[in-house]
Amino acid sequence: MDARQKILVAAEKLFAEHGFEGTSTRTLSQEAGVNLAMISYYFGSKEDLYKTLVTERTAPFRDAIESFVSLETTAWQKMELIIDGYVDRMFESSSLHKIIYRELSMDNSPIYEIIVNHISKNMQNVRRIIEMGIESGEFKPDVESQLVMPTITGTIVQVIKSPTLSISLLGLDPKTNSIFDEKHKNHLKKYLKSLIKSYLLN
Amino acid sequence: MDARQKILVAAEKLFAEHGFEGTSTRTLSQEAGVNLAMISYYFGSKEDLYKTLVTERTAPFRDAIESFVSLETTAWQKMELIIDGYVDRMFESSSLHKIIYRELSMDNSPIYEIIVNHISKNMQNVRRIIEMGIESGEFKPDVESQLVMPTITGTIVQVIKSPTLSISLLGLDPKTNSIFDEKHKNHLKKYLKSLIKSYLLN
DNA sequence: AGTTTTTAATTAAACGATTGATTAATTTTT
DNA sequence: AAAAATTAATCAATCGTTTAATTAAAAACT
Repeated sequence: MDARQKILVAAEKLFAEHGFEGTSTRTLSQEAGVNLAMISYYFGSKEDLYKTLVTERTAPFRDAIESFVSLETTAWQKMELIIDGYVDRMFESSSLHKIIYRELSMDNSPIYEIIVNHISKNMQNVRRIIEMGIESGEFKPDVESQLVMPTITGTIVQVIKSPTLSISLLGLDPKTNSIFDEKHKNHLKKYLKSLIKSYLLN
Repeated sequence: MDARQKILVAAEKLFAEHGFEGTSTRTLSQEAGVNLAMISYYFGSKEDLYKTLVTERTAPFRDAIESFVSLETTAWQKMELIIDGYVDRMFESSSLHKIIYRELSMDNSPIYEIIVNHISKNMQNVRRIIEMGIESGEFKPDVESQLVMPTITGTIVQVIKSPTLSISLLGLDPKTNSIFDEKHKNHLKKYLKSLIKSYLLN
């Protein structure tokens, strides 16, 4: 792994754990195992590193839902794909999503615009899928298409943002259990599908 | 309003907007309209101010749910009280709750323990209420009592953390609308009750 | 009631430490 | 030989905190 990549990996970890302002360039370069000056050399500044990190790492996730819209399936099957997809990728890259959903509450964050663009696109696609389900009579006519997505992402965020709290909430031993176990991931998927299904379906 | 109070008010606002590390003591004292040294004078340090702020401001909310448990109502009526209560107080003090649910993702935050204690108590009470509903046959036998609370708070957090995004998501004009309008608050309450009701009730 | 004394509140200035960033020299790679 | 990557040292700026001096308020005393 080259220095540039090492910095990005360390940045994702530390920004997730201590926030952007809470991570110094010195701590960051030490964690990455590179010289302090490499941050400026590769990214220009700490802020530009932040922007690059979020832009690069969110890119693979974008438009993932876009492809669902035109699938030849029922609206509910699309919703299942969305829930599975969101749980999978938010569990997989929990550090990145900690960052994203934390910075979302700070209007003047350097990455605020990047995040809002990233999220609102997916939000609108989900909304469209739900409205298609309403029109076809598959979903109840009076469901709130705009609020379903915040419920899905909000629930997942609550679980991944504090693994310690989540595990203790589930009544499990923090030493032998991790919220990132396949078991608990499927548990959450099942719950979300059941929750949203009972709300949407007739 | 005395200097101590002015500092707490300014701290709540700025910590919510820019985070703890993102707020300097100088910016803070300026916003509060007091001398820089007053922070140390009244609170000892910036970190102690943070702890005091969160401890003092979360105190009124604590044990609010505790009283619901023993009410002589149906389990669902208790859930309605919980949803209404949570939406009301999180809308009322959105700055504080921005802070709380942001810091929850940072294990080594100075206020992490305070927050976890604050949250987990309420979580357990909600879980107990749901389990009472299951036992009495009012709720479905296979509902996930532990995950309902993360869904409720998670959804509310998603809405209040970024008013701009929420408003645009609802297809409204950011200039004439605020997510904190009574109208949208009731909208969210209605949605959450409908969502949780269809999931819990037989 | 008026004066003095004591305590509390507030101020400007300064402290050392750490911050993000840059420099110029050196090593490595091409 | 040229370009790219890496290094240690240094920059000014900002950080949280403390100091010592000053003002305001409260308490004590005659």
